[in-house]
Amino acid sequence: MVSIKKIASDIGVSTATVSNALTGKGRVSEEMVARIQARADELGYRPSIAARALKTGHTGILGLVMPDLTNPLFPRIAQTLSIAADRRKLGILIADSRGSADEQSEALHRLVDRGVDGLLVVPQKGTTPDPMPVPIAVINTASDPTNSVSADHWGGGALVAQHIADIGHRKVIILGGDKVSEVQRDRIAGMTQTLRNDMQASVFWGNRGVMQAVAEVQTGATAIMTTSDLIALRVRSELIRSQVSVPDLVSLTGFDDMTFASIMHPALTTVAQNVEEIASRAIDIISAKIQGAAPAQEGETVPMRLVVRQSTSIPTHPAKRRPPQ
Amino acid sequence: MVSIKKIASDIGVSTATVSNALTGKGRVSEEMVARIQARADELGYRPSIAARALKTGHTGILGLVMPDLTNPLFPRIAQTLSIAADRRKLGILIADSRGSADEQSEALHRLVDRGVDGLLVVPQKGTTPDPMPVPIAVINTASDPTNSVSADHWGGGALVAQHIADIGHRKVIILGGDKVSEVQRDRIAGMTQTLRNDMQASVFWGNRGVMQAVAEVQTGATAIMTTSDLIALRVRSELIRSQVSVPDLVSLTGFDDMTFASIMHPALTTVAQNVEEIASRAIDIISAKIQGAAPAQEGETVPMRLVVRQSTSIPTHPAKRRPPQ
DNA sequence: CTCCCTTGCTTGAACGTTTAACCAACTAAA
DNA sequence: TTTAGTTGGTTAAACGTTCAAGCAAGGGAG
Repeated sequence: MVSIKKIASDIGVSTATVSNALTGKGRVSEEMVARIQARADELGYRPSIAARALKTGHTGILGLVMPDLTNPLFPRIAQTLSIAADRRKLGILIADSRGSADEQSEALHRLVDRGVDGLLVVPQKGTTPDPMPVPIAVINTASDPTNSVSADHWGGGALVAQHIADIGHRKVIILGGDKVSEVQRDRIAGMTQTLRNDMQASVFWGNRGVMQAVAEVQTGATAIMTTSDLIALRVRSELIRSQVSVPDLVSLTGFDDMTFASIMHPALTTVAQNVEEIASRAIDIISAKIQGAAPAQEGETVPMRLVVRQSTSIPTHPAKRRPPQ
Repeated sequence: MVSIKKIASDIGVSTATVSNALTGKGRVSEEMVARIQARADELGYRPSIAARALKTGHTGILGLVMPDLTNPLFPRIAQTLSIAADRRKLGILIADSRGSADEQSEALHRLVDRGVDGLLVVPQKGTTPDPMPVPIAVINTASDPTNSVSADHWGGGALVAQHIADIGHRKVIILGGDKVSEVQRDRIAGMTQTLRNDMQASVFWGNRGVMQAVAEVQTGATAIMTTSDLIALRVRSELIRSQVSVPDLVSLTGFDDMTFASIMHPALTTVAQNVEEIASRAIDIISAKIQGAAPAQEGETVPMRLVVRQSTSIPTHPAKRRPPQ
């Protein structure tokens, strides 16, 4: 292992000078910097992170805790986060909260023990991570007061609802997965508050809700808006089973634009998160906090984007059609 | 920050004794160990990973590199790996190789620079990670000579093929995603080598292959075996478009048992990896290598499991049925 | 009583950085 | 010519551990 000492003795200067030259901190002549750089490159010098961490107290590592790593959105978040972190020369240590609030808290502490400089957390539904000895950035949803950055889930809900209203649906069904999730509640709030006054909406939840929604189609509902592509796919399967065609008889929407959304048939109209932007802001925020600065735009939200595909259309089927009032 | 020094001076012993007591290494009396432990707990002492790393040269951190973090399998691997690592008091630092072999190599080096003790890598299709200064465990497939542990992809292919043969199909289509992938080649090899002599099989690849496969159904093929659930879903969509019903007219199989496989309609017959077992073995292997031991069962493979659902059935449709010869 | 072994602890150096404090030499201003 | 400021370095301590080596005290064997 080649250390700063080796370079120093090679060139005949002190280790302090080498350190200064390499980090660009103290006062070192241009020429000396060049010589030191050259020798460092030659020797393939890599600074010891451990030594630096010991001295400075910073490891350059961020901890990432997600509610459940099997969440289909996780890969994209992890990837973009990892790329964004990389640009800032930060590493990402992962931990899984295994679905429980207790485990979430333990995971956070494990990361802190490992010396992370800051924490990124997508909280377990319905929980708020307890205070930590290092800065923390929360990725959740606007209605969470601890939220640092997130997609505008409310706005996303509004987008689909507007789309559904615009193309002429008047009786709709809204289908959520879990009432405990603030994200899903916000999405649904966005939907309901955007529907026109002359529209009629029923909200259902969970697995039972899927059945209720499909049944409701018989009573004249022409659109089903769900809070997740996964739920939409489940509904789609039920509809096939009941011989209800999409979008002819009923329009269907999802949320999050997962991989299969564009592949399934009909391709699913959904709402996409700008994951890159969220990740990049999360990193900005946590970096600022680590440096003791007040993070710009903390708590702000990133717009979602409506992706219209084939699963939604004008309600045309004669039997089901309800003339605009 | 409470250090070993604080405990030492509190109790009135040397730091060495505290260190020995806490790590259980040197010679310390039972009683003293107890007193030190007690005081440490009281103060909420956490050893400085950085200091330890600096001194010992080990960080207790593993690097994980995946070809593309958006790979739908990633979450499960990451999760189980993270849990398994945790049990061994190891951390996991992630890096994304962004789809290219160069980036993969860079990612590996970044991790090494961060001082990881070992590397876990799921290699980019068709690449072999170049030699690294730390131990490395490769998760790929049996036919890769550098493979440390993986699912038995060949066996998985054999399982589906056997299933398809058993229920009476005689003319089948095999559909792969990318010829470059050893994993997919092994899966397909498992399929083709397991088919009976009196069976007829055509192999197609990629997006074009999907169309070819669907067209081939017209010529009498009664089953389509794919190397991925994602491909299967794509095929399913094409089949709906062509009004070919599954499984009545044609049986369909996937690979990997992704989330949507059980949700889509009809629920997909597929082959599942024992991700937990693979992760746990990977950690065993890399730990052994780090400790300089010869890892037991390196290179061995973990059996896959056939999950039969509704997308496969006896070839019954009159028009398409071909009597067993 | 001496010799040696074991037990239980201490000493001190080392890991590779960073950083505050210091200093010599030179330059520019007064 | 003194004084003050700047430039380009050096010295030495410190971060929190670990670990080899050392040492005092006690015990058992001879």
